[in-house]
Amino acid sequence: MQEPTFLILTALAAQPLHGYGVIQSVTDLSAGDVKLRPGTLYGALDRLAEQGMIEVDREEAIEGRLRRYYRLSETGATTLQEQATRLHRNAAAAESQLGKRPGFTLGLTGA
Amino acid sequence: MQEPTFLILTALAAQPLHGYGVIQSVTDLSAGDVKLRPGTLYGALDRLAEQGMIEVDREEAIEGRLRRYYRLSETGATTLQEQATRLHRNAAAAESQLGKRPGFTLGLTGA
DNA sequence: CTCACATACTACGGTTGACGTTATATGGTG
DNA sequence: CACCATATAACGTCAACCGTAGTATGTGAG
Repeated sequence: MQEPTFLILTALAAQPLHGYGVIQSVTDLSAGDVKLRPGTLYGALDRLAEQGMIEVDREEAIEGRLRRYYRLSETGATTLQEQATRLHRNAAAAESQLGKRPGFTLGLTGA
Repeated sequence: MQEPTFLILTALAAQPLHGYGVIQSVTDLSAGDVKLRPGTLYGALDRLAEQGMIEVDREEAIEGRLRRYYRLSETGATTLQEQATRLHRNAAAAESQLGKRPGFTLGLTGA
């Protein structure tokens, strides 16, 4: 699972959101590092719904514009938790390996 | 950056390795979850070398077989550390959001 | 001797997922 | 009227990963 997909699931974990709300939430959660484009978002939403990770919560018509709210399914929540654990493990492995790096001086010159 | 690429950089962080050694190291580091195929590995190695993340350390001819050792560059080490931090942040965000999940009963039935 | 297996790299084709852009539709602002 | 923010849909493109097969050598089993 890639970062945009992971963050979309993360955004939907706390409460149902419509597409545009997901874009804003993901920007927040990633401290501005990830800004979803429509092509990425709606493609991912369709895919995740097909996979049963998310479900349509409800649809609202606000001033002629359709708002489709999605919510995280139980399957999606379980998968997200697993992925989060995996991310933690990978990050820890990288930091551990970097610590073994020869010449890893942390800015010191060998003093 | 995707998981296989991240783990290849992680494998090379502690010491130079040749391709096959990377496959074994990644299997170890990921507790068997990620088994790199040649197509994934050598494609990634070429790409990472082009990007300056890794460098050819040395080449050895062992019993007619070529062994090409790669090492992580300074750029690669910095990038890997950044990615590790990002992974930790994303994992923490997901877990935090999951904690806010309505009906997040942790197996309880509401008693 | 032959076959299978581990080591080690190369080459090719296919699929997925993210990306960028454009189009549609409406209300508010200048 | 033009422009911007909201909100979704529908393209085409590209990067990255995946699987398989091929080349080559040494070792151990049958």
